[in-house]
Amino acid sequence: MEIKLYDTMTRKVKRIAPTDEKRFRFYCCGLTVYGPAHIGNFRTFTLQDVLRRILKISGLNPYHIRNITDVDDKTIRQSESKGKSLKKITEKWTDIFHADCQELNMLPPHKEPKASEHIPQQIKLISTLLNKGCAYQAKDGSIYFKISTFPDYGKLTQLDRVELKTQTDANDNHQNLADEYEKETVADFSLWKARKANDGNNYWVSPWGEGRPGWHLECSAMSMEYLGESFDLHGGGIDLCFPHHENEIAQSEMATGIKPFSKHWFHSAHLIVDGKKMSKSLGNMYTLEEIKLKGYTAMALRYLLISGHYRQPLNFTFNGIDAAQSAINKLETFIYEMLSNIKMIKEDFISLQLETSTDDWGYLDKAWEALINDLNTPACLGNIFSALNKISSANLTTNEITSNLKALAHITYALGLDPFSKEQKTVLVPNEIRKLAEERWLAKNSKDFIKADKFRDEIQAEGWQVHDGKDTYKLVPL
RNA sequence: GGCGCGGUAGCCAAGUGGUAAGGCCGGAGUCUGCAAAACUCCUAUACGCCGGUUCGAUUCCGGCCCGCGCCUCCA
Repeated sequence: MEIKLYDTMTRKVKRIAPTDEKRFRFYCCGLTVYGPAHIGNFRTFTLQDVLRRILKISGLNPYHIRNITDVDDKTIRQSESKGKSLKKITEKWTDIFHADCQELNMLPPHKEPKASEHIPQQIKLISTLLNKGCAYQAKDGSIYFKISTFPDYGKLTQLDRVELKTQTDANDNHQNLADEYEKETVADFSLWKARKANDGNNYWVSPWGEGRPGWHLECSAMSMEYLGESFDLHGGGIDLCFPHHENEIAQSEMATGIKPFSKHWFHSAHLIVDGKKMSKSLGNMYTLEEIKLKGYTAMALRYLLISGHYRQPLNFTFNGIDAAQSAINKLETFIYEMLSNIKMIKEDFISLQLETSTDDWGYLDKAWEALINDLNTPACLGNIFSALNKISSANLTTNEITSNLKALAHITYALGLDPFSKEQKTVLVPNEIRKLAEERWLAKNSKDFIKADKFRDEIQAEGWQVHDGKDTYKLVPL
């Protein structure tokens, strides 16, 4: 069983496998905690989560590190403007992030290092780079990486002309920019930022004076700390290719002398909203909370996020999440029915999901093949529904149903789709709606249908629908 | 300008050198106080345009049109 995945560096679909045969070590650039994560962040993290789940099912023993960036301009600015400590601010957003991740059924990384807790490692890395002559201190005390010392600079994004560009630009308007930051050339990036007045008390002491590490450095320092100087895969959003990952490669490979820093680069394309890039000014940066307030489940969002191929931009629309909600509902209902047909319960399914390896995919074979072939989640979903159609039309024995159910358990585990999300209270029903629904239910049970229908109309006017069951009812958004 | 991506039915989205998965929507039926939900069935002559290669291209090559991303700290 081979897992194949596109590698940004070589621009080819390559087989991925652990170097040391023991575990597959991978690092993902995580969130900067200065606000709630948006659904675009979650697209990237969800795809990484699916990759991890596939690795696990394949027996490749994934070891997943994802950092938290809790020291940077934005977090410090917020801390200063709110008059709260950096720690307090970043912990608040980190907690919210964790809660969101859990609702989206994402496995927590094995380690989730914070930049602020790895300052010594970063300082050490800077020392190494200074000793090797590929970094320098500017007049203001900041330390910069000198990209001209790294001939491979730009190899990930194939920006061979970066250095050339900076040299030519030095003669025109960018010269000023370089001067402003006291860099030798514009493309040099900071490893250490000297303390400034508006940093408040957010600084650390280093051999080069007070200050704080630059953004790119933390990922190099922390990935090396937990995964070693060279590891199996590095992931992140497509926007991180340049300059973040180029810079990571430069500083890491120069510091250790070991190539490659990462054997494989995994980048996911962006989520766009209504055909436009998400941005605060357009007001189209949705959070999970906002999606839930509109009546969708976290699972519907997860489904939507994996319903397009990771190397393709995905356009988020409410039309799309409607479709996702319907599809995930259908899948959940199917599994529920299948379970009751063979007198199994939810817990049985969950224990099937936890048996992580299988060689019998039944009708789900194509769904699995799609996943291990460059993480083709949309093809996987299509093949799941094809399989469901086959299962329901074929005359299967109990044994056959059981084995297909087992395969379904594995494939839903791989995608991280929790088939019992309906039972969770992931849909936030406003209290006034719940109250109306209660009253309607009472009226209906006392056969006062006129009154009951009136309540139903009111509920519908508020954007909710009542689904009557035998003994109870459900509220779903229109 | 540099690097890169895409244009498949009303919407979303796979895929293949030999006439195209799946989901949503839509329609009909079953069920039910009525609805909805659920279930069953049905439905679409969809591959941006123009050339080329080929017995045959949506799939390969070239050109064009349109849309989009990155190019210094944004997943």
